Amino acid sequence: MLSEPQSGYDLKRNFDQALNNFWSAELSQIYPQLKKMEASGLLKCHEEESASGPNRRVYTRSAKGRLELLEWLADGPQVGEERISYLTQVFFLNELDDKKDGLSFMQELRDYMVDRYEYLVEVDGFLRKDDPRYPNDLPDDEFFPQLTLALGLKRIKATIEWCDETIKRMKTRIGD
Amino acid sequence: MLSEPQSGYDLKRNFDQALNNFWSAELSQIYPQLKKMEASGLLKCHEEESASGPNRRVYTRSAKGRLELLEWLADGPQVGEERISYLTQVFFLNELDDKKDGLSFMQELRDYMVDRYEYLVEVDGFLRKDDPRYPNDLPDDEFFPQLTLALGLKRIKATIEWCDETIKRMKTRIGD
DNA sequence: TGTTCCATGTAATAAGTTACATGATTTA
DNA sequence: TAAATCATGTAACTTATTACATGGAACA
Repeated sequence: MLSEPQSGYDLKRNFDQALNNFWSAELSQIYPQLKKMEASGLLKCHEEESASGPNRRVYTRSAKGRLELLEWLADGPQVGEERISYLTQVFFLNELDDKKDGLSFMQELRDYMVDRYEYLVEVDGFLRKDDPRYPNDLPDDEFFPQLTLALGLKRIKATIEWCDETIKRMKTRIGD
Repeated sequence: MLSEPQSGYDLKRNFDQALNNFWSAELSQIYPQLKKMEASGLLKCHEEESASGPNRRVYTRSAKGRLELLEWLADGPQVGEERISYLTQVFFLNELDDKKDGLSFMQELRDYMVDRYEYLVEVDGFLRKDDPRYPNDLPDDEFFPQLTLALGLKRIKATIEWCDETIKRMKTRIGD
């Protein structure tokens, strides 16, 4: 994320926007981590004055930092490490005494997924009309992020379908 | 997971099998955590002789433990906390100098997903022919885990589609 | 004039990984 | 007889969260 210079605060926004679907980080993790990575020579840092607030500490990766990134990619896809909290919850939904609580849980999940889906469709539409090269002729540094958006859309769509089926199945069970 | 008595070793197997798609844990995390939870009254423990190896320390949740689980579920779905390592890798694939390396990465990912999909189809088929109640008339403690399997199948299918599309798109870009 | 945004952090704690250590039993 | 499985753990370290602390600028 630091191929271009950014502050810790900038990075946080990046996590919340572009990476939100598959990774997150708090400022209280980011700031110490940046210092650590600077100390070990993976990042370079310089200070800039800010229009509002304290000086910005702006970081960029070093050649060594880039090499480490490359090694990480060369190891191949890191699979089997997914963590999806809400699915662990679904797994244990049978513990609820009132079956209607399980149903509300699923409905809440569905509502969130629909919101998220609509948001991603909007982002996609915005990017599309903003750039005639979208999506296949984008420059590399936009093409690969676009791939993760494309998967996000597909997965959330599948998840909504599953929510709908699940809610139907649960209703039938309650109705028995 | 400890509504029925289990040892740390049993739990590990549980993580690797039933929860593998969305959570994991190492034995070196499980053992200390069990002791901690016993100390804080969430679990009860008794020892059993084992046919092979040292005594088994078998844990069961307490009433207090169950209540804590219930509170966790009552908070509603924990969304926005997904962690999917291989997607962060895709996001940065543009860093690779040789575009063919990006392509191999995606092909490796696809191969894994296809294997995983075939495995889940097999599990599903096995459960189906083993129990005439499968999937809609299963008892609660099997119904909800089955839901996570159903989503796993849908998601992986969507992911394989995406891999195929992505590989095609990448090939076109290289061919330019 | 109060809330949000910009911008930095620290401290305490919890969660998770990697490496190390032991030893019996079962399977190939 | 070597490797895998059963079964327990500890130590050192890294990663991540929650709570706390500060203060100016922009906005409503």
